[in-house]
Amino acid sequence: MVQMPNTPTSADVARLAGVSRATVSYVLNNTSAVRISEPTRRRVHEAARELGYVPHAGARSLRAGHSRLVLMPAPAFPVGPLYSRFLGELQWALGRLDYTVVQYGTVGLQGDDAARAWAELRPVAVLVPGAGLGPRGVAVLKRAGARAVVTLGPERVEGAHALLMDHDAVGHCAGAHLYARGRRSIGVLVPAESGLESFSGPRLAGVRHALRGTDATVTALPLACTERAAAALAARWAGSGLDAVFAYNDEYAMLLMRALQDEGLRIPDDVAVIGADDLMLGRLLRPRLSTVRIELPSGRDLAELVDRAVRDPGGEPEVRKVLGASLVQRESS
Amino acid sequence: MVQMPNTPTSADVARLAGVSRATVSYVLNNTSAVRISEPTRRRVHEAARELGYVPHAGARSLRAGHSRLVLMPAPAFPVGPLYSRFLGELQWALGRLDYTVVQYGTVGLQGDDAARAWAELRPVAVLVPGAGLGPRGVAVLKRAGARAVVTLGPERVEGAHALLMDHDAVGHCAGAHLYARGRRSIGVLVPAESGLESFSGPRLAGVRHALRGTDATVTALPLACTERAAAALAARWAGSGLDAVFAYNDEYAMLLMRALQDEGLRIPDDVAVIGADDLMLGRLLRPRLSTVRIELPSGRDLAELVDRAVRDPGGEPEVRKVLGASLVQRESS
DNA sequence: TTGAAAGCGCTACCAA
DNA sequence: TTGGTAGCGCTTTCAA
Repeated sequence: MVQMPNTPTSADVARLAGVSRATVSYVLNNTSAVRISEPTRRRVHEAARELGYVPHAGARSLRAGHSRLVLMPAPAFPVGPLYSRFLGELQWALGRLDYTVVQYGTVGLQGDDAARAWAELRPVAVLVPGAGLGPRGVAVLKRAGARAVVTLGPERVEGAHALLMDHDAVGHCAGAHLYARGRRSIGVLVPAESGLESFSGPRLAGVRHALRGTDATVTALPLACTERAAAALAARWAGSGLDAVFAYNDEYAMLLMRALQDEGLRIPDDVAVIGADDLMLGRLLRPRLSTVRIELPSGRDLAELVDRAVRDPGGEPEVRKVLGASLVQRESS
Repeated sequence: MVQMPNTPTSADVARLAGVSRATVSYVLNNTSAVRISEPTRRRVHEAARELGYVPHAGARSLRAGHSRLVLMPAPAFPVGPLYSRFLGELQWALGRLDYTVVQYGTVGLQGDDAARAWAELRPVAVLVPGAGLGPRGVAVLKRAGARAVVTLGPERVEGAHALLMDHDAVGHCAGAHLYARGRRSIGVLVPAESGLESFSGPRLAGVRHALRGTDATVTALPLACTERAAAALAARWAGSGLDAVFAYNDEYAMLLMRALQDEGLRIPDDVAVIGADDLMLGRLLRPRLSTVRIELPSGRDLAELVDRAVRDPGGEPEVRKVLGASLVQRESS
């Protein structure tokens, strides 16, 4: 293939259409303040199409002093169907509001370094799931022109809007349920894999919280996501005296449940098991897996929050609790 | 919080450090062509830090005529651990080569429109998984300065490098296996959900391909990812005469296997079941699920391909088959 | 060793 | 209704 000539600019379009660059800009942006005659509009569109002209987002945002870019760090771990749906909805809703959503491939970047890297793109808004962004990071982003910084995480950050995802509530829900079912010696599965601490920690704390002041005990059980690790944990189970377990999520629950069954333990008679996230697979297990269903905010709501914040950058940061947790009891507890 | 003053520019840094903008640029970019005295360097760094200066990526790429941005469309569906790991590896490897990886939130954009939207960001390289990018889209991107366009999909696209992911091979592997196990009436589960056609189609075709010229029959079985749909399919099973099924992946396999078992069918005696993707859950089922393991290319290799292509934009497009499929036989087939 | 200045592509103000 | 043009932040060539 022949190497293409230079990238066409609006000047090229203007030349081909026989008009000025200003006119091209007016036409292509549908500027309402100026009225361009229909024939001229046609000529400009024609020329743009013929040249395959695509505007340069960087140049535009340089001139305008701001962009329509909404930046999110890309999650570093495999993300479940729940969060995936939320993300899709959010992107769709922001797209409708004429924002461009981009997930930044955060590789080894941490804290303020990450914030600086994001700031180079001069996003108009930044959405940060999880912990990891501090007040200084927020300040960096704001100074770089971000008109809205929103965290989706366990706690609010100075200067940023916050959608509080209180995973504590998930653990609390599970703990209270197991207690109500008469269990008193409760294990909590905590993934040994790193990257999930900001979810697993609060979930564990939630169980502790639910059982504080009762006669029940809570034991943290680190577990790697492998059969071997699960089998080893199950082999130690008899001596542990635990009569119930809250797994980090349904997948870990399935892993452990299988290992316990292979060890000859009956569920729920010997051990009650409950997961979280209400994945399809829980309904396919036997016994059917009890779980904590989690409700994320609607992507549309979050998109509107972002838009509002962008339009009114001076406003007070909104802080909202958005994570619902409800029990789905099936057969395993 | 007080509204921050304007975003600091390199001119602000220069002013504070008492030097020219040129010097600031030299220092902050470690330009080797010019030597700046140590005290000056220190003053510049100091000033930049004090102001919280972050360079403007758009302005830089405008001036330079190119960026270090690698763009990928964000997948629209929940992505498995396999692909997720691949993605992480790729981002890490590209990061090491000093590229910035960004996933573009493709919402409702299709084909050439999507390509144009991506082109606005003037990425130096574009990686497109799946089908959906045509030769015209490739041309748009190249004219907008993309020095490498790489597709990861079923077939090559004119003008772009191609990593051929031949999902045909997955189906072929499963079909051949089931035939070898003596099965002659083979169903193939095809997700009813849209967005997966570019994977499910070739997988089905692969089974057909493996059994062409034999006495075996192949039947496509559309299935929505719900218990009800699976139960309905299982209820019809006895009359169908099918003695084996290749599910789209392990999750669909689990869904159907459970429904078949609930219907009283024995696995593998009455029906052999095989999945794909070798997910953890397959090993936890009883009987243990046979599966087709898929090997994706290493992220590092792909990163190197991208880097090579960027450095030598004139080179012939590379076309490489990268999808390995191998059988993992367990108990369900 | 440092500074002055041009110019990347684009939009918006002002003039015609 | 259209055109001329300044200037957004940055790098790099040329001069000092």
